[in-house]
Formats: sequence, C-alpha cells, structure tokens
Amino acid sequence: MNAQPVRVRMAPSPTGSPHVGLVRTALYNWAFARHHGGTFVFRIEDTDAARNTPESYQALLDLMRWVGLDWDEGPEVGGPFAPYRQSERGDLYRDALARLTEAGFTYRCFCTNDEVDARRKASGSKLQGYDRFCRDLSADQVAAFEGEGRAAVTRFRMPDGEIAFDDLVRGTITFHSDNVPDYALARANGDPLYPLVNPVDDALMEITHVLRGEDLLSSTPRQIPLYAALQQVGIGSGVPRFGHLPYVMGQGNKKLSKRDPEANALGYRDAGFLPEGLLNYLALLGWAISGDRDIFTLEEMVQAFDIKDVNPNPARFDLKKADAINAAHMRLLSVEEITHRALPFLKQAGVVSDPVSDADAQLLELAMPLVAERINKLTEAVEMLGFLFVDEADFTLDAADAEKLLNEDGLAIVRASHDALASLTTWSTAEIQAALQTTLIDEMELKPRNAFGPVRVAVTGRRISPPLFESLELLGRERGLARLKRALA
RNA sequence: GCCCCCAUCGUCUAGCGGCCUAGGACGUCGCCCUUUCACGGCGGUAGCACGGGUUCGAAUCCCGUUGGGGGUGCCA
Repeated sequence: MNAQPVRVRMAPSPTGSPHVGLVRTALYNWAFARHHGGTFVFRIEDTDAARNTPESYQALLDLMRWVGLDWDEGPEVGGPFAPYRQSERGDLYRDALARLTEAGFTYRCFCTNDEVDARRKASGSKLQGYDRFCRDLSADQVAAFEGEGRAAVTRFRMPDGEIAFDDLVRGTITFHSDNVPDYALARANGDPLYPLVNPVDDALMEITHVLRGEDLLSSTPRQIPLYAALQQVGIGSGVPRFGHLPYVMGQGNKKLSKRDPEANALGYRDAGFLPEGLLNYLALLGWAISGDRDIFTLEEMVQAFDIKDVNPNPARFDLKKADAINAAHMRLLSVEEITHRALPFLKQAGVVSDPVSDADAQLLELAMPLVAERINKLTEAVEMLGFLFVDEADFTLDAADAEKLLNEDGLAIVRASHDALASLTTWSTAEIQAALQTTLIDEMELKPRNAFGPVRVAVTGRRISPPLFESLELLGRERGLARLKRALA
C-alpha cells in the first residue's frame, strides 16, 4: 500500500428513513478506515433542498450513534474540512465551478430536454445523454439564446477516449467516453448539482478511497476526468481509488426498496436488535471473515477486513438469518448486560417504572436470569416479564391461550394446583415444584406437558413464559395463589 | 435500444488450477434434551446456470450464450 494515509467517507442524503444498505456501506468504510488506521469522514449530501428533511438528518445521526460507527470528522464533531453539510458549502462549490469554467472545462448549455430528444430522434443516434449541441457555440449564438431569455446549465466537457479504472472489488472496468455524455454541474439558477459537489468535496476533504454502492458505478467514468480537472485548477490531488459494493436486495431480485419495512435501519433498533448483531449480519452481505465462521465482533472485523475480499454479487437480505445472527450475539452477553440493554424497552412498555423503583430493580435482577437465555431480541423481555411486574388488577390472560388450555380439564388442574400450593409452608421453587409434581404427575397421573400448561397460563397469562416454578416463587405466595384462584372464577 | 456490473445449496458465503466424490452458516426435515418457550446436541436435505475452449488436470483461467441487476436527469 502507499504511504498516503487512508481517508474514507460515507455521504448519505437526508431523505426518508435510512436504509440498511447504507449501514452496510458505512460499516465497510468504517472497518476499512479503522483497519488502516485511517480517517472516517461523515458528510451530509443535502444539496437538494426539496427532498431533504431535518427528521431524516436526525435519523442518520441517531442511526450512526446507535450502531456505534464513530466518525472522526463530520456533523457535531467538526474537523479540518468543516462544514460537513453540503448545504453549508455553497461558496466552495461556486468557487470550484468558477475555476473550472475559467480553465475551459465547462460550457453553458441552453438546450431544453425536448430539443435534445427531438434531435436524437431525428438523427437516430444510439448514444445516450446530451448531444454536445452547445459545446462550441459562437459568441453570437450565445447572445442569441440569451436574447431569447434562455437560462443555461453548466456542463462538463468530457474528454474523448477510453476511461478505465481499477475497481477495488471488481477489477479493471472500462468505459468509452461516447457513452459518458457531457453532464450538468450546475442548474440554470446556479445551484451546484451532485455530480459536481460530490467530487469537489471528496477532493477538498482529501478522500483517498471511495467505497460506495454499485448504483454509482456508472457515474464513475464521468467523475474521473472531473477529479483530474479539479486537480489542474488547484483543488485536491487527483483521482481517488474506487470500490463499488454489491447491492443489498430484498426478496426475489428486487433492490430492497425504501418503502420495504425490512429496509428501515432504525426499525431494527426498535425491534430489539443488538447493534452488534445487525452489524455482524450486514457485514456478511458481501464479506466473510473466514470459511467456517460467521459470528464475530467489530474488533475482529476491523482486524480482518480487506476490501479486496468483498464479493461483487448482490446479496439478498434474509431476516431469518439476521435474527439468528442477532440471537448469537445475545448469547454472548452477560445477564447484567442484557438487563441493561433491555431496560429501555421495559420502561417504554411500562413493565418497570421509569425511573426504576428499588422494588422493580430487585425483582428484575432476580427475573432476568430466567429469561436472558431464552430471548433472541431485547423486545422479547417485555412479553416474557410483563406478568411479574403488572398490578394484579391489570393482569390479563391471553384470550387464545386461556381458551385453549383453561377448559374443563385445565381448570381442574388449576384447582388442584391451588389447593396443593395453598398448603405449602415454604414458598420456594423446590417446594413448589415438589408439590405440583406430587399432585399433578403422581396423583392425577398427568403428563408434565399437559399438567403444567394450564397452570402456566393461569399464573403468567400465556403459554410461553419463563420457567413456571421459579416464576411462582418470584411472584410470591399471595399473588401466585390469587392468580390461580382468579383463573377458576 | 445503448453502456456497465453480476452468476457456487432456497438464502448468505468459503473456494483464488490439483487438498473439492465442493466446506460453513441461516432455513428446512428428523431425532435427543425438556414444565412452555428459548438454548444446546446429533443427523439428513440441497449447489458449481449452459456451451465452447486453454490445461496432464477447471467451481477456479478465456470466449460466447442465457439469466439477473444497475445506469442512461437542470435527483442523489
């Protein structure tokens, strides 16, 4: 590798809800930077005022903070190339445009789309894009167009010939300039456009490697001559290296659409995913740490990540596998850590008080060991633990479960259980288990599976719960018996 | 239409000319564990898109075909 320090960036536009594909791109950039001891820049590409929203901007920051991909330069952090929001960098773009124009790299184009289309139709040309009609207008012609009151966009003069570059994930890619039209750098009203500002900022911010989505692959050949032109007018130091990352697809062969709920990155936080779980899964979409392992930490990824190992094929997002990878990370956490992470969800659902009372904290500490191993997402703690914390008056049975298990036979079981437990002198898991075992299994000759189901529903409200005997102990004698009795009513 | 990219189990992938009668993971199926759920354990299922080359030898290299995707804006 060269001695030049690595500087990469991720440059999203604040429109809509951040996409999981964006997180994957951010992750690869971040891992690349950290692996090389480089700098990870976070830049906001908000030049299109009509589409950007403050909510989306905030969501981007929330997302990056949640997943823990820290940026060295960018919003709220600052840095030597501030500001990092394009909406605040207008002067820089105007200056760059002026220099490019001064040096003859641009020209004014007065054509309307209709005129261009009409000419293309008339000529039968197979070439795409703008036909260079205004490239070499005489002063008189310009004056004439201006006389008509026409406004002019600024276009870049694409040099003729082959444009090749060595893509970090795909190898050599070659385009011919015939297929890369003179493109617009600025609107007729002077507003700079993405094709200008993106390379200008990368040049100004000294970005060395551009790792971005495959969708930008075909815009690369038009950017390469622009970087060269910018360098000639004193902006930046030439063309960065490019690596085009594979798509993150949805079901079938469709790109995961922004409207698809699975595409919403923050949705995973709300669904109780661990950030390290999501990141690990996303890392797998195009990269593997080794042939026989797919669970790893961020540190391990940083250590092993090499952009050359990234697979160029598009990857399908598989929610089931994402769940499984996340579950594996849940199992890597201690009970204390899971408790800590689940707390916000428990508070929000009203399971525990907010702030947490001493009583709730104490009960939680006793209860979490029962559920930590059996939940695969943080949100599942809410369903698992609700019955322990709820006020008796608010306790309800799941209607479907009650109907299924609290039938005539079930109620007989509950009644027998109540009577057996009522006579207990010591209210402990062991005593509770022994009593129920004797009564239901030995005396009533029930199968364990059939015996404990109705009791479970009566006590926890659901067929799925933490272990029954422990749950009864934690609930306490009074509440435990009350629930059994209540089911009989 | 034109340009570009991609191609290993259903899905994500390992494989970078012989170690491959293709390995792992998720899913799925069966079994075990088991008071529900979850965990865990064991086993099964399933793939190199097709056709030509190159080579002693090809999943691996080359060409073509087919299929999929993207681009083709005064959006980013």
